[in-house]
Amino acid sequence: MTVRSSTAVHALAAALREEVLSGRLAPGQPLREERLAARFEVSRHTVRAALASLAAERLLVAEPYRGVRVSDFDEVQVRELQQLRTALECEAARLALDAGGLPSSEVDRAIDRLAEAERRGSDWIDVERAHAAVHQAIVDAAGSRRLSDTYRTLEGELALLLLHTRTVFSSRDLAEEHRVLLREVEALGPEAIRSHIAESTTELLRSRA
Amino acid sequence: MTVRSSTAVHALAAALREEVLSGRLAPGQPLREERLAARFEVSRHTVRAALASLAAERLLVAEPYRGVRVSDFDEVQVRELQQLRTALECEAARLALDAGGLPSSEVDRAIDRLAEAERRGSDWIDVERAHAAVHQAIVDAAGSRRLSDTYRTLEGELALLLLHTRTVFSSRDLAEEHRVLLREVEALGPEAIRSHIAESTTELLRSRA
DNA sequence: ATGGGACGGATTGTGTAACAATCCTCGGGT
DNA sequence: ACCCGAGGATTGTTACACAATCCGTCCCAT
Repeated sequence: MTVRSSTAVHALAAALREEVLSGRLAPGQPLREERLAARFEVSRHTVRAALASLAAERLLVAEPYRGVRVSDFDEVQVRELQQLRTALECEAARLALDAGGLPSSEVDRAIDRLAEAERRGSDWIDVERAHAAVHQAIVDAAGSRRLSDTYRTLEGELALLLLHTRTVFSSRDLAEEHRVLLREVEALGPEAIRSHIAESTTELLRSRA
Repeated sequence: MTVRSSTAVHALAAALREEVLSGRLAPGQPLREERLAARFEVSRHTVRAALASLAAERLLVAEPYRGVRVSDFDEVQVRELQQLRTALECEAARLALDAGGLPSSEVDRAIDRLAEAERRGSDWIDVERAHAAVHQAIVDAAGSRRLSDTYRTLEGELALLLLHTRTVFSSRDLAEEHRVLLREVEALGPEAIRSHIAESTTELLRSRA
């Protein structure tokens, strides 16, 4: 499944994004330009452009003259990332509710897929992907392209974070949890999402070295 | 006041950002790589890197093989930008309130500066800058670097938008309005911000071609 | 006149090679 | 043990070249 793209930079960025989000690279690990240029058979300029775009997504961090590395997250950064997610998802839920788009939306379907992923005991990485899709679906229900795009990159960051956090949400019924969450949002308003994310934040922080 | 910076790309990006936010360039106007390279005496690669970073901030839009132009905003984009602002600022206000940081914060000082800018009948662009600083101060009160950074780039976008919108918030007492807003937030909660921004959205959209 | 194409200049995308600037490591000297 | 300098490794930047794409224009056939 080669990534077709209009430009080499875009294609390389996509390939590197996939690689980073596959977990094959440890947080803090440097990405060397020459090596990547040789491996993907592109010029260093192309590599640099792709790396810069991934750094803009915060999957990588770049320091002048010191190269780019896979992002690592300390506790403060995790908290602030979750605060951002909360901001966007709550607002999105509110907009979706106002437009009456939450009930009949894709969210239920996403939750069903999450349930199936859990039932067939998939790779926890697949379960997590389905979990992320549920939250993305909630945001998408707001009908704002901008909110969706912004939230998607946050989910990417979160995925990277989870990749390198041992045993996070195992031994739970995520699907049922989110069905409840959805009902609460419909009944009590978007604030239900705040506590949902806050819970995941404390769990996330607990299960870290 | 030359911009000193560790790298040429960073310096050029800063210079171009200032230029875009000065209003000297019309929305939709293309930025040609050769011209910029010649004018700033840097290579085209450096120009491209700087343009890419401004595009990531959404001050410019880039299309493959078609160049980058100064961003223009249609009604939908304005709405969605304001939705994002609402999300961040409401969440920030909530966090600031929880931490008790809103009352004794820098926000009052920012409002004072806004009052002074209005009193001495400054350039409306200066007034708007002071106005933006008030909202930034509210977000900063949350104490989240990430929220502040993200909000700052949104304010940049908004500044560009306002630059090319005639006569927006003139003939009003913005400072007093925001003192009231602050009291409402403290008394009634962060939701007061939502209506504040919503109001500005409708005004903004009304005063556009 | 009018709706395609075909042509050609302008602009962007990418590569190669080189060098400057900075970082980093590893010794040697005190 | 600590400072420091030398040298290699890596990034930042440049110049030049060429391919890929876009865009306006002109010509032609209907």
